[in-house]
Amino acid sequence: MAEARSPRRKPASPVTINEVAHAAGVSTATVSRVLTRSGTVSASLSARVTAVVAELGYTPNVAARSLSLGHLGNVGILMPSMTNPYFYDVVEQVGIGASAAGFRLLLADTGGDPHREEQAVADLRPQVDGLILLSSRISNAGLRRLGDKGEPIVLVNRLESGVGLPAIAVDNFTPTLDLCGHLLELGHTEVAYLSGPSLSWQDRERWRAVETARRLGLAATRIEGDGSLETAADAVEDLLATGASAIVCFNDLSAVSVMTRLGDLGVRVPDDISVTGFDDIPLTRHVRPALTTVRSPTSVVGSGAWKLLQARLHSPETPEPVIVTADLVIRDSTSTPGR
Amino acid sequence: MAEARSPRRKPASPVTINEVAHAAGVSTATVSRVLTRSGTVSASLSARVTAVVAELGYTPNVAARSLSLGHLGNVGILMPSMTNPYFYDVVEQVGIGASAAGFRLLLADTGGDPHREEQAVADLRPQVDGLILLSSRISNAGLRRLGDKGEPIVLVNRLESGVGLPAIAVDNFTPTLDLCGHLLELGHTEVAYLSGPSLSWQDRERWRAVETARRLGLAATRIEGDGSLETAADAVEDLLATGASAIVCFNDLSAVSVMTRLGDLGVRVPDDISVTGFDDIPLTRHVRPALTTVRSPTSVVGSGAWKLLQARLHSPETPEPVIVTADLVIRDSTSTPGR
DNA sequence: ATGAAAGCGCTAACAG
DNA sequence: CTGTTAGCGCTTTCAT
Repeated sequence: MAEARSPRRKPASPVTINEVAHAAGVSTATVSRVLTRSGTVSASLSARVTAVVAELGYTPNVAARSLSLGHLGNVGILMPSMTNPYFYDVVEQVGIGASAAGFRLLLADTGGDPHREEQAVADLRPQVDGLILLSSRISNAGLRRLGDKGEPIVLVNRLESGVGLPAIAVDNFTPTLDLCGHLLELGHTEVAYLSGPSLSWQDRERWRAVETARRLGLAATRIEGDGSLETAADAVEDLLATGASAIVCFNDLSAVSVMTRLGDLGVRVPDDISVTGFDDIPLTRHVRPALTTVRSPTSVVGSGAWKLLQARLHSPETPEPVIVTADLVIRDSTSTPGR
Repeated sequence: MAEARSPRRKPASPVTINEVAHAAGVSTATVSRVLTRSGTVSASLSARVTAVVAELGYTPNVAARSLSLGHLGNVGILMPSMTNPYFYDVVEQVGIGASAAGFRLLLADTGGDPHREEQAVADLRPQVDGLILLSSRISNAGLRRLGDKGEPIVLVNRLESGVGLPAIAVDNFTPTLDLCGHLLELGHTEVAYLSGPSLSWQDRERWRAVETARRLGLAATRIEGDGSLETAADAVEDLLATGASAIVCFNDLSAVSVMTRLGDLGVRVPDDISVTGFDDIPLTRHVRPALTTVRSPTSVVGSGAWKLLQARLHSPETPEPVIVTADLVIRDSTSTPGR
């Protein structure tokens, strides 16, 4: 038996399980048992321990606990933008499920940049037991690599076959097609699509739907955007130049900005031109005209994502992707073409 | 020497420092040294270790590392609302400072509820080395309790003397007074103040400024709000009923909503009534009329908060509160009273 | 029902 | 410059 050396580090106040055990006159095993309510402890001892814990203000050291347990008890969520209310709604739902299961949430913002996102995955991976990627922009190959390594990662709003990662996504195609149908019924024959970020799967799906609507008689021109207020405002001239009688915007934020700029230019919505959004953020109801858009079921997506991750944490299986439906919300920014 | 028992847990793939050491034919100490670039290691060994690490895809176990180091390497940030762009800007700045110092960020949303916030502090405390509270709604007593325990917590946008916690805040009083001065110059003599959340220190400060402006000749009526789009819209009738010629809103979001509702009611801004906001979020430039508001120096606040926390992590001293100035931004939502 | 003690994986004295 | 080894604080087997 080696002699105990002098301590390496300064005492650093926090109470340890040892001190609790000592003060309560029991072993650390007993303390641990009452704290984790595992094993069996007599009522009397249990009470004594509980009292001492409270008195000393003992809090288990998470690092020690994690090391012993072999898992961290936290999950990470990566998203393109933290300020987007849309993402936040799903985060909130995931949080509810996670905390009920005793997990904490680590959030990170990738700015929608694939490189930063891959970096973030690498950085965060060691800190968490599992990861949820919202609207991931990572390349297909990168995703497959993650899937092959069997990483406990679930994809939200990104469907990619053969990637080996559990996924849940809202069907963007159908409601966008519905939106086009709505425009067609109104009498529109030409629309301009203001795109979202180029790497976004949702943008691809929405554009695919708009293009598909061609067969129904709706001609479409695509103008590049990125879903932000700024870019949307700057794109208005180009949008107008297409001669379209309706503008289908990637999301609500773009649509709001487009409407404002249109107003500056003296173009009336929906009399002169119709405008649509996507997401149904609260703001859509507080602008005039109120925005015709698509309501995404964020809470369903969030809780579904958590279920998938939880399942993944327990088994290496990759279930079939879950598809969630979204509905068209018709408000006042669309009407018959009046130009 | 006790005999090794059979392993308690299933192998759980991750590579350990032991395997790396073994594969590289060195001791774990050497591996640790090259990985943490501490101590000195010959170039040849260093290269070998680095190669093996890459080959095996070794990632240090954070729990073990934290346990040994005695700190977690992460800081938590609590805020009333995660979707508020204003908060996010400061979070981003803190993140920059933190990650440069090797710390990760844990974020949590308290919904602006003091109870939830205290709960979150307790929950998060064991997971982090330090905590930053944005616009904390915790009671004075609760704050003092935290300060007395010497918790490494810094307050942002909440000044409370004698609480024993480092703090940084933007001066809300002066720019709000400037705003009132601007309104006075324009010829207004009566304003209605649409308040923010009742527990908000910033709301208290802004209202205090508006009240102070009485001495300058500006009568003020306070209408309760909470800073949200919804509540703001609902408060418009009351706001109008005050007979004021200008509405000073707690924040930009409220102001935008107020303007929209005013429009619905046929009241023109700024011709019939002036409206002001606070924060200068991007949206203020994408509504019409563009909003007169106050620009808060979020990045200064964020980096300052990180500096304070870092200092606190190294010494128990509580420095003087840091006050940051914010500037008035005059745009198109204010003009001479025209009623 | 309870205690003793062996790790969990890593870092940093300490000895060479 | 490098290896040995003692913990960090907690959980859990194993023995009682």
